[in-house]
Amino acid sequence: MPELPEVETALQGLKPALEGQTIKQVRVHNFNLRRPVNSDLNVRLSGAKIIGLSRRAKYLILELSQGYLLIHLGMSGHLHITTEHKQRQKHDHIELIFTNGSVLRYNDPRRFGLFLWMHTPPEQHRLLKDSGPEPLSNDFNGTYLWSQCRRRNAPIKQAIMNNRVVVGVGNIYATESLFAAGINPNKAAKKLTQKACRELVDAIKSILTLAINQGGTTLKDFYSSDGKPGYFSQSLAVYGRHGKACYQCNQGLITCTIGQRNTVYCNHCQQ
DNA sequence: CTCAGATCCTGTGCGC
DNA sequence: TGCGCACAGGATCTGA
Repeated sequence: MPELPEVETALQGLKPALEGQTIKQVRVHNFNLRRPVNSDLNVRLSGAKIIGLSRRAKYLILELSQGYLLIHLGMSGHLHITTEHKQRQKHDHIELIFTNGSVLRYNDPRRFGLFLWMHTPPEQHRLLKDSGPEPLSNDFNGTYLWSQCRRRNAPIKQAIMNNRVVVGVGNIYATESLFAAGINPNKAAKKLTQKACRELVDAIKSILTLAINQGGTTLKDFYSSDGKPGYFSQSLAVYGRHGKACYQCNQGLITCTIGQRNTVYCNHCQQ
């Protein structure tokens, strides 16, 4: 379940392997992702050169000599560099075959991901144009979050998981950040003080940064081998620990559902 | 504009 | 041991 740190790690790992490559052929084995893969992907991409890789929210953007590829890993997506003679695995839905014999394979068991070709920059695409600021940018700060929270009656957890407010904060990191900031995830967003917003922003930034750094070490070789992502699980204070003792006060951690997502928190430490 | 709820999909892990 | 089922999750879409 790639969260932003995993996507960032994927980006760093893939960049040197992909930039400058020329696509010889594209094979699509299953077009049914979150949205249908372009039916003419092979025609569009054959002969195209990969100019650059970047990330916006949890999307990877490949700038090509002919248009752009917008890739989202959804819940269960992986990008994997291998060679042509290596046998295709179950759920390897898309293969980009390069002129030097290497292959990029997109594997996604649950097919919540996205693999879209477009001829204009994806940042302007409707999937991205209304996205909020990057969580690690200066645009995401306490003043901004407070302004976004003021009119919202929904729980604060839903606000920070809303991609129009801020991108890249998924369930795990929202849960962890709220614990770190000592804020009850059920609290109405509009009830947060400016100070609380500032502390929440700080918590989100430091937890994401830590996870990216750890991901960088744990996942270093992942995209060129068969390792398993071990995102940061040793560092989780509340996520997946419901019923267990809070590390701060020893009380049992509570679980509830917010916005159809499982949430864990400490009723004593998070007000 | 805000927000609740449905939806897509398959691997995992539980109870029986 | 095996079957059935609930669950997990990101993001979009619909309808109120």
